[in-house]
Amino acid sequence: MYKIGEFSILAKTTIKTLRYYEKEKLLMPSFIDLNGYRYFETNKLNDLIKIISLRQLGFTIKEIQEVINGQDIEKILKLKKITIENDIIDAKSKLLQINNLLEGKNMNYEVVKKELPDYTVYYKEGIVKEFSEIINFILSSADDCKKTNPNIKCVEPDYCYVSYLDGEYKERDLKIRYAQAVTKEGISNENIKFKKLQPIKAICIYHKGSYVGLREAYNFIMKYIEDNNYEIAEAPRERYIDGMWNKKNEEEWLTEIQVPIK
Amino acid sequence: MYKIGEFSILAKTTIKTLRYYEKEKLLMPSFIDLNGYRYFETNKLNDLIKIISLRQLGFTIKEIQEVINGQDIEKILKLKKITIENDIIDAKSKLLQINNLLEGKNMNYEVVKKELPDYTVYYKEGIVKEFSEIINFILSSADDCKKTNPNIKCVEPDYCYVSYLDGEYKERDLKIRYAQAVTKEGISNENIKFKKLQPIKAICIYHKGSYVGLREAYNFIMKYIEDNNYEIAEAPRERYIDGMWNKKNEEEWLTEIQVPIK
DNA sequence: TATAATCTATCCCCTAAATGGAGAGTCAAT
DNA sequence: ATTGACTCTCCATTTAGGGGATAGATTATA
Repeated sequence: MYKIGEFSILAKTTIKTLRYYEKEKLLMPSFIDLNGYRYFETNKLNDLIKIISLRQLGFTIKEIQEVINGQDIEKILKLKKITIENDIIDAKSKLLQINNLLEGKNMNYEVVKKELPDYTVYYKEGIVKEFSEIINFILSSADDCKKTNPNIKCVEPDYCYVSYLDGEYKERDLKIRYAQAVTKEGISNENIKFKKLQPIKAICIYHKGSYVGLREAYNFIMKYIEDNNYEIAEAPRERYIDGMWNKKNEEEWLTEIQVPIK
Repeated sequence: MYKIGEFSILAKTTIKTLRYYEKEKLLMPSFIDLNGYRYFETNKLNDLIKIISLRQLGFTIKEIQEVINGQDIEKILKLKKITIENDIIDAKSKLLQINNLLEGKNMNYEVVKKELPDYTVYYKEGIVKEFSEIINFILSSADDCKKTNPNIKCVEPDYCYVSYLDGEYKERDLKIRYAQAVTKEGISNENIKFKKLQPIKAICIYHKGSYVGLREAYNFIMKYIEDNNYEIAEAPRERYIDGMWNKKNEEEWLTEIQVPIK
């Protein structure tokens, strides 16, 4: 039986940490005397090593509690393996980006002014939990449309976009509208509506690469709009042309931003 | 000039984050009106992109403040590159360790009981800021000893150790004692003292690998001592035989733990 | 013009995994 | 009995924001 200070030396773990692990029910002292002094037996050293190993592998306290409470450790280790592998991928892409910065490479955008025709579109509005759920939202819109319009046809070339309806940028519970241009008006239902868009001009750029780079694209286009004294007419439209659904490599993703102007 | 919500959409950054960056003096609004409403001009989008890029590379707010205050960005990027490279190395060693755990590999220690003779040692006590400073402490002890004992000779084979004098485990400001066995007693000075150690028995094991594994070694040796009903006589001695000073690869580091017993 | 809906503001609390310190009680040695 | 070392509990602090309450401002609609 060792007092906490002695045990702390053997365990190479601070007293503070030992008390914290007790509070979190990870490692209870073998015995606590009348004055509240903690005492540890050597077998606790063994338990502590497990905890520390797992912590060093990046497990959280909660995860370790689960391991202690008899969850399948092999499964948990394999999951952690995957997250670490992802961390490595992330780190490598960071290195790439630093090298780009060091070499002074910059995104280069080409701005085009387009006349958007008076498309007839069906559109659906709703809330998605995360950005990545937008794909499902789009697919569900198409299904919703088919319900009352089994023979609906999209225009050629295809035109569809997403716009964001919240009064601010959000990363969860996003209110969005998905609009898809079709050859002629159909029958609305509870989920989708039809409408004829006004013909309008828009300043457009294509952005190649992952979505975190979209900010730069917005920066570029907003500066362009300002420099040329255009006035924004409506919410920007984002067209996801290539994305995770057809290209594995983020660097090949292609998005168009269209900012309608007066 | 955009109100915060509009700007938040263009910047793909939440309002909370914008307000937080203002508080941290990373990105000030272009203008604040009488009612406290913030307004941003498009050029702020450009500043924000820089901040967000750096955040995504793992920079802290403070580091970004430094970049903004005109520190050499190239130098900072290169430093960050090194830390990311280290992160990758760490992650890889974690993967290795997970694989070891999955394959059920375990450390195997061989315990030896040694008779430690009545060495004559010089020793120095002091406080080091971090563990890694111990090497310097050892080198300085040797220098200190040479001051009053220019011709001092160490025993063959060499015997020296470090013991920890704090009443608990610490990771900073460690109070340590370094002792080096010599052929005969010399002249003490303000930094070093001489003394003759009592001959004593000790339970010893060698630990191969990085120092985080030392806990396991302690676990093993303490259990051994308990199982065999030995009684600890003094603070354990750590002998750093191979370490970062002569082996690059952590897995080749060699440390001996000696626990003196009655 | 009045009202309702949206937007914005500030303020306070919460996170994970400890760390640092204050103030008080306990233990061992002199 | 006193001193110094050790331990206790309780509270604050750290990062980079997120959640929510409440109040005031702005905008759209009736």
